[in-house]
Amino acid sequence: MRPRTRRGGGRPTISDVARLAGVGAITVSRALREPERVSESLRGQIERAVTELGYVPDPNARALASARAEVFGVLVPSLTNSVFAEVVRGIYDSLSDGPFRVQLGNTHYSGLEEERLLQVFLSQRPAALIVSGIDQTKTARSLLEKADCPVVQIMETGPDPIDMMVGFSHFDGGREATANMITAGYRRIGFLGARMDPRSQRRLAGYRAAMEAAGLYDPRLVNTTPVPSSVSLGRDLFRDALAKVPTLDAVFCNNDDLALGVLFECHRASIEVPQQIGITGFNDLDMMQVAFPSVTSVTTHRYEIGCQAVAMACAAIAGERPEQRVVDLGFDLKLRESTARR
Amino acid sequence: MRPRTRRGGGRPTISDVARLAGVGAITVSRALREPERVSESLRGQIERAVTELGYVPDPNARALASARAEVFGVLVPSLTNSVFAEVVRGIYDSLSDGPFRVQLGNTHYSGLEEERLLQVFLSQRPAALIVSGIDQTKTARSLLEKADCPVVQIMETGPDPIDMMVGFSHFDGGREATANMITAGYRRIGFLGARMDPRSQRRLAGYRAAMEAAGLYDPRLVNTTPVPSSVSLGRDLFRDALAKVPTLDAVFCNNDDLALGVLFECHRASIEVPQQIGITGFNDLDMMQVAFPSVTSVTTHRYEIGCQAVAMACAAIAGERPEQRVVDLGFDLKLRESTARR
DNA sequence: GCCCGACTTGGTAGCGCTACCATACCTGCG
DNA sequence: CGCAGGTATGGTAGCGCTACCAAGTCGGGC
Repeated sequence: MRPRTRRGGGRPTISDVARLAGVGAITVSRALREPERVSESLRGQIERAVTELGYVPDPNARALASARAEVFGVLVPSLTNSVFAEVVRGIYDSLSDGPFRVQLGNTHYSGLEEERLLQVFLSQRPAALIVSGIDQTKTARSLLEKADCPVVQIMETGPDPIDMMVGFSHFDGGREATANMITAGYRRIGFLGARMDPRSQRRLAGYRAAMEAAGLYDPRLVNTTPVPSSVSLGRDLFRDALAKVPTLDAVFCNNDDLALGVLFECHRASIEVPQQIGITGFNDLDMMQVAFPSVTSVTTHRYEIGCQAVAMACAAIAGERPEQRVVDLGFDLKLRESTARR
Repeated sequence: MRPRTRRGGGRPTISDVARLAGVGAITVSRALREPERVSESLRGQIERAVTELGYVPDPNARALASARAEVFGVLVPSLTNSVFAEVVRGIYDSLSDGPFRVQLGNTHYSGLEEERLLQVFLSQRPAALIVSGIDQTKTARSLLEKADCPVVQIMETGPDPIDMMVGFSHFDGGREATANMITAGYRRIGFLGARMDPRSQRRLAGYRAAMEAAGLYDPRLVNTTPVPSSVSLGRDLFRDALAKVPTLDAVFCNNDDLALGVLFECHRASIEVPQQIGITGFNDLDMMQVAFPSVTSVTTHRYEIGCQAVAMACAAIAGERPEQRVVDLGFDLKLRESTARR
């Protein structure tokens, strides 16, 4: 109950450190933020005082005084989708060394929720913003354009970035995955898609482009649903597709969960993979190469996207805006047993 | 470039609102935080002024002045492990309505990292802290005990909570899962464990208790590794286990990823499940009931743990400390084809 | 010897908000 | 009618830090 200060829990403040080190408060502040601007001797004294008192700067006071919080705002559409979980992990890992904290928001694939969260995040004056996708609402886009901090759009590349971009082309991924199955000899290739967010739509467009180029496109081959993706949904979509088009000889799945559902259903119904049905997934989760038969999938560099986004934002904060504002990290089509028809 | 204020980007402040509404700044502050303490007429005027100016309170100034940030600090050992991803989702969903933000930290299963993050989080004076597990280091535990905010330990229950707890007994889960396989007629039941964090250790202890009770325990049946879990690791551990103990007739896997790896390896090696090998997993991911054969697993109420942790913390913040400080949400053993030997 | 610029250090004045206390007004009681 | 006790509102003084500016020190060029 020592009445050292009126409020605050009696934690040491910057002036406690300054007093102990025998310097001005502002010099302590500088020593912590720009050590090279303080002479070596003072720096030593200050460091000693900081250690002795166990001083930890108050980020709230810092943010208020400098009108800038050391926070990266990150908006993703889902926390449990392992694709975004890995992006987020890349962001956290890249940021764990520096002074920046992460403020994560879950938009639930909703543009309105994204706008709301953006408002909340912006009220903190973040150091940078990382948002998923390139299909922001008009309002969200305008908020981001007015934000006086670097903005990185991730997961996709496209024309007209708000500020910076890191991702890859979902269209190309869908097209290559489909083209590979056509080359492998499949003809009645179905598309299975869940959620159908903008990225899924572009994979579908890539699928369609490849099918049309080969003269194989048939709208009855396309099976989509707005329902969130899951393994069980993959099974269900596959059953529906097969009922609708019994001559189906392959499926390109929107993502690996669906592909896994298809694989299990094939086992259950004694459908031979890849002889009777070819399967291609998207994202290349660890399990796809372990599955039996192993499943062809499109590897996406999710962790790296997170890292690269942070790197670009940090460069921009440091005043070195990278000349390349749009970075395409590409993808790798991994050919495996599930499309190796002989 | 209007020099309205020296710093801040010209956003409206609480005194702008107060001036427009013709009241004192403190009344605006009250109207926003404790509306019932302000007369209805003033409240209306203030609300109108807030809307007109598009006023959004500055959380940093608020935190500084009240020595309390509207932030829940959440520490989990992994962001990509789908178990924790779901807990985190529960936390976010429960918190999205209220004024609280979430500050998420990834400890990478390291006690030291947990201590470091705790320091960082504590420097913000969070409204509550949610930490994973019950095996905090001495230092971390002491930090948490001194923290002047509610603390919830999640994922496990145990004696001697720091403050509050929500979880279930991993020991019981491991024991029941194992006992079920014994009942089903399996005798040489192996244990496959990755990572072997404290929760895995307790599942192993449960396995051992069940095996010993049946006079079946043999240390050669236990296969563990500190390596993080993955589907491919499940395959590898299973191969090792089978090489070491060719009479193996079942495996209890630490988690579903490993179980899936075992299942795939059985397919590949033409080992019949459940006749030749029984398989039980842990956590009951969606895919386990879709797999062929479907895989017996222990359902854990991960999303609910997140929700319950938030509910308890909020109650404590509101001054209504729940009389029940330790909540056991239990688990459900789901019996499926993979252990249905006939 | 003097002035100029570079470098180091410090003082002052807030950042936008709320805790604390004071004040004004009202109600009901003796 | 006066006064305790409650309710609604406001003023003052910070919370802990940093932007801004001022001042002091030093070396080098003329």
